[in-house]
Amino acid sequence: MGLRSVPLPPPISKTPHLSLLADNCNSMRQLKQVHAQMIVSARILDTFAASRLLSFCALSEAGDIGYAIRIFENTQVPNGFLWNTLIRGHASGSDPCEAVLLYVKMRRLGVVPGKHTFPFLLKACSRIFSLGLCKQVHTQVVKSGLDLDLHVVNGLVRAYSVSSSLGDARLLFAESPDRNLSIWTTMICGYTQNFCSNEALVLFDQMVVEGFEPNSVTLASVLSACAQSGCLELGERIHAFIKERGIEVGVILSTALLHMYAKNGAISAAQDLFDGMCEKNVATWNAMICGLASHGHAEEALSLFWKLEKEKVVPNDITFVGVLSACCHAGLIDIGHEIFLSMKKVYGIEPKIEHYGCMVDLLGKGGKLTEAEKLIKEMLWKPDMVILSALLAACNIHGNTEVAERVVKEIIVLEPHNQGVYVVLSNMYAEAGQWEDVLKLRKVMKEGSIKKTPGWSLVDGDATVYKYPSQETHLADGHLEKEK
DNA sequence: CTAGGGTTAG
Repeated sequence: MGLRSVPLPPPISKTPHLSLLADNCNSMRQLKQVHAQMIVSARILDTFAASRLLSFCALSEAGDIGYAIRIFENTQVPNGFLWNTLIRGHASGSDPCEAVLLYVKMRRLGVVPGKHTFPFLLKACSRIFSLGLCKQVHTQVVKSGLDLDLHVVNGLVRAYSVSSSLGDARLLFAESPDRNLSIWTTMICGYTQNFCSNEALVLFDQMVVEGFEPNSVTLASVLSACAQSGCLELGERIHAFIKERGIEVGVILSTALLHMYAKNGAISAAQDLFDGMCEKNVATWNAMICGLASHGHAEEALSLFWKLEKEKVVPNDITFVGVLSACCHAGLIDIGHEIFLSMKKVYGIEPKIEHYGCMVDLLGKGGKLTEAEKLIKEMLWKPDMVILSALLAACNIHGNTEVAERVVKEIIVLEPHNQGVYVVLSNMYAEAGQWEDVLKLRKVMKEGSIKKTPGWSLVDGDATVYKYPSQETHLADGHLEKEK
């Protein structure tokens, strides 16, 4: 016994696949050991060996992009593969702009981009949302003569789509000589994500006519379009198709199905799916909570939220849109307010304008109009029409003309031709018996840029006929006489 | 010698 029974590691020189050891690493700790051995054995000078190390650091979940950069910088003459891998790592990392900078650097050094370079670079573009950048990269693609490569075209279609340039995306799609399922899916998804669900569905129809069989990725996107445009029937047909073909339903596809049912008001179908799902993510919970909230099941939406907390699922900003709107529906002012405050305090989520919108609606409906106003002032953004309209509606319910005046002024700044709000205010004055204000407002309206717009009319000199949107105003003849 | 695409919640 003794030292002899301890298996010795093979001598480094006799390790034939040292470089491949990097591919089997599970942690940076292991990788650094392989790296050390490579340095000792001088294998690190071999670009292929270095590439295996770099791939792990730049691409793996357990990797470290900073370490990847250091390996890269220590490589004498990085080849195309190393450049591409580092660009790829940055493209899906926290700062996709770095991928673009790296590409620029690569070109300056005279390295020619290959067919693997652009898909990664375009992935970065699709996370940067700059149409200008897309166009520049597109130019580079054409110059490189890679504009027929399907991976590259797919990347371009995707990048243009997310840069809200569906026209450019569609053009490339149309010109693509032989389209594959991925490109069809990218284009359909582009329409869906830009809220053009009809175009998405028409395209899907064409795809099927041309003989392509959709897979789970395509179907998830199509179901999202069904949810947007209220196509319950098509959604159900797709569900049947999935069962018939035995397509595997992972968490994404089943969430898409659930969402389609929930959005279309088929709450029990959605609930059944939800209960039967073995794997759920935040999107799944969100789809269910928001579906319940928007179809009058506020209490159930809330109890689902408490359950989510218990299951240690981490809610995100979308979860809170659903929960807060549930509180709004149910008139749960205090609970809603508490949840709103917990967003930042407990979950570290900065409320967005939608959340403030829910809160203004909630406080307003509860008659806490000054608090609602105060909340708007605390926001980082200028209030939009959604928020101001909610507040004005709340003022109307509670007959608060003082706050309403301020709101109307803000709305007129945003929408100078929105005369309808004057009518609302005028009605409120009349309801409150503030006849002098009614007359003052009439003057403002006459002097202002009154345009006849559909839905309401003001006949000059005759203020008795206001209709907006369909309700007779409270301006009775009696008050008009005061003007004389 | 190595590698790549498209998907869910608002």
